Amino acid sequence: MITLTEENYIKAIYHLGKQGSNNVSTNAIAKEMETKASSVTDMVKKLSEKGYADYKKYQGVNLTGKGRQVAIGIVRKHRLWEVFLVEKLSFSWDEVHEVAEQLEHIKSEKLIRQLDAFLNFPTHDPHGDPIPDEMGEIKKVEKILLSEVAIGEQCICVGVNDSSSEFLKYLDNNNIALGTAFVILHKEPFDNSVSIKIESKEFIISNMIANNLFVKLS
Amino acid sequence: MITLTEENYIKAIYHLGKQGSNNVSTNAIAKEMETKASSVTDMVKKLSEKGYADYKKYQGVNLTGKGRQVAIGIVRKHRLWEVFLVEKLSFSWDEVHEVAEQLEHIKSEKLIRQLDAFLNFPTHDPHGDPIPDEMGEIKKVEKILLSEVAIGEQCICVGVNDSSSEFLKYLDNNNIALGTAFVILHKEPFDNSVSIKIESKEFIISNMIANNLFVKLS
DNA sequence: AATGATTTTTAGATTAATCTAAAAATATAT
DNA sequence: ATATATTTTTAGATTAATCTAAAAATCATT
Repeated sequence: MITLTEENYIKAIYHLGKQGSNNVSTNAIAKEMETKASSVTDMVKKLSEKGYADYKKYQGVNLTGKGRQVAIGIVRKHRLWEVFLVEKLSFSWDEVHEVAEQLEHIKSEKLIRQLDAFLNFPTHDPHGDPIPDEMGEIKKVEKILLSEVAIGEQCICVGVNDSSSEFLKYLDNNNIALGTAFVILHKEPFDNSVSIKIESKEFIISNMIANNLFVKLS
Repeated sequence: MITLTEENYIKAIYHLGKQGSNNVSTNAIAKEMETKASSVTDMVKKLSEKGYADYKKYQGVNLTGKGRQVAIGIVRKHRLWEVFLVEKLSFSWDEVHEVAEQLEHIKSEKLIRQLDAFLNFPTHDPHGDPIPDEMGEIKKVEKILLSEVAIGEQCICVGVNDSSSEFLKYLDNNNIALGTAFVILHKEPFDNSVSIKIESKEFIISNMIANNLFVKLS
């Protein structure tokens, strides 16, 4: 049996492991999990004993195949529930995370299979992140940061790098959503802000925002 | 904060308290929770300290108003999720309990409010049990056991006393569901079995079954 | 390569929920 | 009503997950 806490550590290691491709450090996990490093050491030892992670003292951890499978299962559930909350229960994209964090731990294969079908096999969650399929396959979304798009290019918003409620609400207030089309007019070297056009209206977007919006060229 | 375990004990006390109207005994809770009596003693002390239950040594427990409110909240969530599973995800009535036992602990007022609306404010779960409303009000279902109906009476199945998967599957196999209409033809004193007619076909129903089927006269 | 800073681990405690075994209280039955 | 049986509680341990404080290992810098 896998405990809820173990699942959360595995998920944290998975997400941290995607960023840098190195081993995940004890401190990084502690920060993500809001626990102390000593608690992390204990837990990664346990995950290692149970076959979910590879761990050598002072060297950080990595998920094993078995661990990655668990992680992807949780991510799949999380993102399917997010779709459910937005599409069926009228949640906004900044409200879903907290509830999905709970729902992702519900254990029932049939539940997820049926939910997936009920939602018509969605491929992306409300923030544009891909939903792993039943086999754990994840379609990579081709996306670049808005801050990296060249002047004159046209692009469409396909995801967010920061899914905090604050950032998402900011986007709502500025009428930016998944699918919104931009043209890049100008990039200000001084503060790295970006001038864009949305439906013939011009906006200036700070570097901080541009660094957290994923787009694809169109 | 209320823990998951506390919620489960509160729910157990609530359900046991509805049957006999006396205090709920330590052993009864232990049986329901599949724990030992000593664990129950510890927990009811804690529930009492936290204001969820009234407890005096050797005298059993009762929920306080606060405890009953928690219990009814859990029951509401459990039954709404059961409706969701059956109506939206094609679960059968014998499959829902296990999953609803997990879903009932998800904490989000908005989730339940929206789920309720999405399901069109159902009043009964798939087993015929009433769903408490947002204020905790429970419409009492008027129902009697099939074994108590007089010969010659006509009645309609409105609930089950035993919602074990085995019993529900038995009913499925015998084409008995909520809404099924019966006429009582004969009651056999020897084994307390009941002869009934469903849509002009006659059946003999054992006492054990008749004692677990709720009907209303029609 | 030595020293200082940082990270990680270990050692020992704590809390929640459970258990077993023994003691205490209550219930039952002759 | 007294002895026996049952129920309940207490006492003391155990496991999972956490913590603090100290020790050990690794990293970084000159």
